[in-house]
Amino acid sequence: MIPDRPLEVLKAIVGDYIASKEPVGSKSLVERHSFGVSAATIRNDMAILEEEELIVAPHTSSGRVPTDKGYRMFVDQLSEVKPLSSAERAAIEGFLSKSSDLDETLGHTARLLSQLTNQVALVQYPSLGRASVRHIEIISIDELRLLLMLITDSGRIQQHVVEIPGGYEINDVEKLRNLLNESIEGKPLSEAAALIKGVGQKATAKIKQLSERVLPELLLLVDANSQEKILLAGTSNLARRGDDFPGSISPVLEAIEEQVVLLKLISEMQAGANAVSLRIGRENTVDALLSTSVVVSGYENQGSEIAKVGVIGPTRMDYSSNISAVLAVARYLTKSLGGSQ
Amino acid sequence: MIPDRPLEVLKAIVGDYIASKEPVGSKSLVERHSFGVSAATIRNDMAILEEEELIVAPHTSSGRVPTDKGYRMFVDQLSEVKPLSSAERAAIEGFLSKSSDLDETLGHTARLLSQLTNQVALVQYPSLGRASVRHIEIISIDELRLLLMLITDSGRIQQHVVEIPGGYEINDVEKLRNLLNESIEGKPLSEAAALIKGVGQKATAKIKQLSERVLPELLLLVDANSQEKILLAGTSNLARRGDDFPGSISPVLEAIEEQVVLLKLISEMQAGANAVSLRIGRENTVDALLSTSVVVSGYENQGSEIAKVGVIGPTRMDYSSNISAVLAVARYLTKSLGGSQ
DNA sequence: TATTGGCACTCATAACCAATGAGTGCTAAC
DNA sequence: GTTAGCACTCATTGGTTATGAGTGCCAATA
Repeated sequence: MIPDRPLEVLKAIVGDYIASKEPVGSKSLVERHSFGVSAATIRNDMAILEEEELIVAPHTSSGRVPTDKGYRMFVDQLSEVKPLSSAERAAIEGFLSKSSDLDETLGHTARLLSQLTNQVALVQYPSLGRASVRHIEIISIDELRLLLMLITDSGRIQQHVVEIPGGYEINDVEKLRNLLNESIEGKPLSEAAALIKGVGQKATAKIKQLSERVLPELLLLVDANSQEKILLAGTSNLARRGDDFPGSISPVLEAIEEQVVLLKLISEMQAGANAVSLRIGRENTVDALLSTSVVVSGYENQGSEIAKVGVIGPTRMDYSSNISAVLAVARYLTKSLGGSQ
Repeated sequence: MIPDRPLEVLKAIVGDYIASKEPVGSKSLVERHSFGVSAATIRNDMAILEEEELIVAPHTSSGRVPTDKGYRMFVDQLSEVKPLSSAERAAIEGFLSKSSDLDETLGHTARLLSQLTNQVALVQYPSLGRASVRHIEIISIDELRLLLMLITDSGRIQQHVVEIPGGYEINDVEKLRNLLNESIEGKPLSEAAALIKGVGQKATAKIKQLSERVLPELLLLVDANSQEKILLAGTSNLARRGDDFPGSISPVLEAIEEQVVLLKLISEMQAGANAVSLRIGRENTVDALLSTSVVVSGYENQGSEIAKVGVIGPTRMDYSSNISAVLAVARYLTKSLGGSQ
């Protein structure tokens, strides 16, 4: 077990390093903090920390820098949660109370979080999970085209324009819509595909032609709905922190623009509502993100489904602030989406 | 008037500089191109070009670099349009033939264009312009909430969830919807606001309460629809070209993430379908974009409205390729959206 | 008149060197 | 367990010096 003072030293090192960007040495450490011991003693403590691989010296003889393991220790055991300033609270409340549509709300959230943390913010759309179909709508656009809509009870709305080469009769459309809603409304998305095919069987000759055009597109919609989706905001914040990355930022930017990569990453992170999950540096399975940290929390939509919201930035980030910002935003998001809690 | 050979020299300088990133000198110029004259002669030509401010020497005695004016001369008079490779053509056709919904199409277009050019791609949503209301839909989501939809004939679909605190009767909703569509369907968006207010007057006592909740939200939708919107893709391409920017890229990234700035910029650029408009370096009115060039072309939606599509990158970009890529994508976009031509 | 070879000159870049100093590890004393 | 002292390391800084690509200009040439 590591004794107390060395841990305090680690905490100080992390704090100073985040603030100054410079490797921190024993002397400047005793100057800025009042440990009540001399620099030499601190050096001994630092030797212990180095032994434990919590810090490293970038060059044989210069100050120390926290390792990923060091950051991990810091967030897990040493950092206290920094309460948000009242201005920040106000910003969150003000921002999120405005919107009511899911798209809007999530968009606002992403931008808000990126401004709050000065990092890149990410917001995952509620996944289908236990979502079910609330309503299917078919709207006439013009003589040859229909607008197909699929609304889930998670509030997600998916639409697609489908062309009916030979035109259609409005009565048939109505019939088809009723048929669809009768058998699918309220059913879980996971069963929707089968049910849609069922409607195809039942379709009378009259609406056969129409349904043959519409149903496949509807299946695509269901499919698209089950696809995960992530919203990003504040990409330029990453560029501003460019020097925090070893080579160049561009691979990092590429990685986070690649939805699939990000989705995989956050899907591995377990985070319920009111809880936060971190990946620090090499803990990330994605190569390009080795020098970034990801902070996510879960939010609830309609009291059931959980999706994630968080930030991504250099390992050398202000964990306390970011964690509390992510937590707070997730909490407000849950509230504004009518989740439990 | 500038004689011919110097112009050829300018062309060579632009070409070499784009390829090598290095200021280009008289000697390497005669080595790589066959002008049939000596380096000294080229130097004389370069003196003329410098006189005309088409090129500058970054340092008293090193190779020359094209000025913004030089690039302008290059694209206006010297560069021939580079035809797309068949692979690129195939990519465009394949990509765009897949989608049919406006959102999807534009999203694909942006990603496609950014991959084709290795620059940041931007796609402007068709503005309202002469757009008119195709349909207004009100859909019941649950006991307390309605989904409001506004569909314009530009294919743009706007939706918003509105809460009805006291609940509603489905009949009233139907009545209101019919009332709205009767008076507004087919009318230009610019008149929609007035017409909606008119419906508010006509509303019978029965649906008064409902319409008082719904109509204001509908007005907001009309308003939001008239708001311009831009889609971006491939932001990381800018980061990869980081060294092409004097200070840091981050102000550039910030500027292009700021929709308002971009909108203002491209609104100043006149570009019909089949035509391209460029802003090179200082020609941009935005400070942060002084060292970037913007290439846009117009595309037509439904044969009438025009919006813009293009790329933005460092002034040191491959203008020929980018111009032809933008033109081609704009053309296919027009085609796939059922524009004229 | 346009072109060319020649030449002195400029200046960014790289290479090398010494000085500086923050920081270390170790040891012996407290 | 703590501390002072000391020798040592090594990144950073600044200065000096080549190196060389590139220039402008001029007198000679075609």
